[in-house]
Amino acid sequence: MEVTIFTDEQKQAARFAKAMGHPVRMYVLDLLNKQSCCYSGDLSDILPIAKSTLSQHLKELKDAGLIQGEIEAPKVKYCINKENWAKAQKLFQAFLEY
Amino acid sequence: MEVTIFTDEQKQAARFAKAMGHPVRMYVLDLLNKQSCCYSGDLSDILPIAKSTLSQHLKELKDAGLIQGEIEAPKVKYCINKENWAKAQKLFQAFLEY
DNA sequence: ATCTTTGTTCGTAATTTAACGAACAATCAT
DNA sequence: ATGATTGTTCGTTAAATTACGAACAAAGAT
Repeated sequence: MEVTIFTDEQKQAARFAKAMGHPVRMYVLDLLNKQSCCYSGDLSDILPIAKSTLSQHLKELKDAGLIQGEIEAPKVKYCINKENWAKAQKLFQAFLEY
Repeated sequence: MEVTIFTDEQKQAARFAKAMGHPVRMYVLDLLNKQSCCYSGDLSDILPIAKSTLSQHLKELKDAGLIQGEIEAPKVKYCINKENWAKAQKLFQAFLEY
């Protein structure tokens, strides 16, 4: 049972925002947004965190729907999830405009 | 000592995003964005949460710089922090565009 | 001076998040 | 068949988040 005072838009926007709410995840999104795709290993080389931690962050972005990963063995290529990215754009633009 | 791989923009955007990452806080921002200001009590009437919880959420939005509260005794009037809101707009627009 | 209204702060509990290293799985190269 | 590379999963720990009710503080009304 869910008390639903909030619109779907608010809930979805909050979900996206939460996923963006960490510097590492912002960094990843920023990078993917610029070059569309990258390998997990490239990120691991750059970012000063354990690879398991990075994997966790990537999972969160994936669970929120903002990115997607496809296996290019033995690597994994991560890309922006364009459909949901577009959704996020719409939500935030509507939200930020007044 | 801070390992600084992240740009100030990324850190600031993550900070804002984190503050937006909860339905209650999105709701509040949405409302304030539409009508510019409101009293804490009005929110308390609408939202199905304890007033202490609401107060906590408002504090987080305040700490992130997205809203500001001024005392109109015995009430408190909350408004969007326009300066920082503009900053958030810029950051997210730059981020969301490609 | 006392009571009421309004909102914050405090104390507490349950859950989630963030981080690490070790272990594991999958694939490619030798 | 063995070893190297790449990333995820597991187990664990510390810290932060979310939530509540009770207590408190400040101001206005009686």
